[in-house]
Amino acid sequence: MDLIAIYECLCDRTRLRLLHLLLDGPLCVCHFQEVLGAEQVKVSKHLAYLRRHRLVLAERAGNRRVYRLPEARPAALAANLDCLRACAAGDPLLRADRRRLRALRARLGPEAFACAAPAARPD
Amino acid sequence: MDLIAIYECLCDRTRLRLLHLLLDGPLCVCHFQEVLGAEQVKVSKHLAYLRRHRLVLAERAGNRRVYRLPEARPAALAANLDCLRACAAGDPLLRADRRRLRALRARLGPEAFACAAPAARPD
DNA sequence: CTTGACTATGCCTCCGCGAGTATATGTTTG
DNA sequence: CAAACATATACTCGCGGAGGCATAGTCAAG
Repeated sequence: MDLIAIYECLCDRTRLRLLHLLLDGPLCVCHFQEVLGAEQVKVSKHLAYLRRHRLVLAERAGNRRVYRLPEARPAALAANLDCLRACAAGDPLLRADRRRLRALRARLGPEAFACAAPAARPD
Repeated sequence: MDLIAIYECLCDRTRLRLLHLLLDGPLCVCHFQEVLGAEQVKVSKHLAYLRRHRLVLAERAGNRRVYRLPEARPAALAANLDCLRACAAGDPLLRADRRRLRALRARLGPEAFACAAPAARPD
């Protein structure tokens, strides 16, 4: 994987936030919307950008589309995601995103995120 | 330091090559020109960009201007530079740059790069 | 001061991206 | 089928960056 493609994805704040949240596990668009406080179109377009650059994978789950980081990651991507995880600790916005995501998980319960597993989705 | 500023600097191939070479020590514009095989104006403008974003420092040394990475680096910058160093091993272009830099150092001798130290510069 | 070497900057054009609006596609439910 | 929901895409606008060319600043040597 080309390093430039990775950095192009990381150099926009919205995409940086999306990728950071994905470090915690797969998510669908509506979850991103709520955590970021952003419009649906903005989230969707940036996710499409990340998909074009092969930094995320998408998969349908009922009505929704679930985005995840690829399981098999090229070395450069793995290294930069690790680096991002470390840097996120010092970034107030990313920390706040993480807190909101945890709150969302707690509020919805773990089964709401079972979209990660293609099996059952009670919602 | 803002993560976005770092990634904005890294997401252009020329700047990535410049920063990668700087990991090996301070350099002046003419050295970058020779290693990259790029025009002076291109090198200078990208170095100015990096300077504006505080990723490099510049200092006059006689006729030349010597660029270097800051000694005191914010955590995010240090982490990403380490990550870049690791990723460079898997990037053919960056590896080639590094080879050319080593060849240049060998050809010019270590004193040609003493511009790093503000003391004497025989040239 | 003049010349020459090294470097920086201003102007121009082109292109890609980010944002916003509206609309389309796809899915579930009834 | 229709209706509601979730997501994606097309279109436009505006901005900033990248490259190229010409020029200007800066220093050392004579």
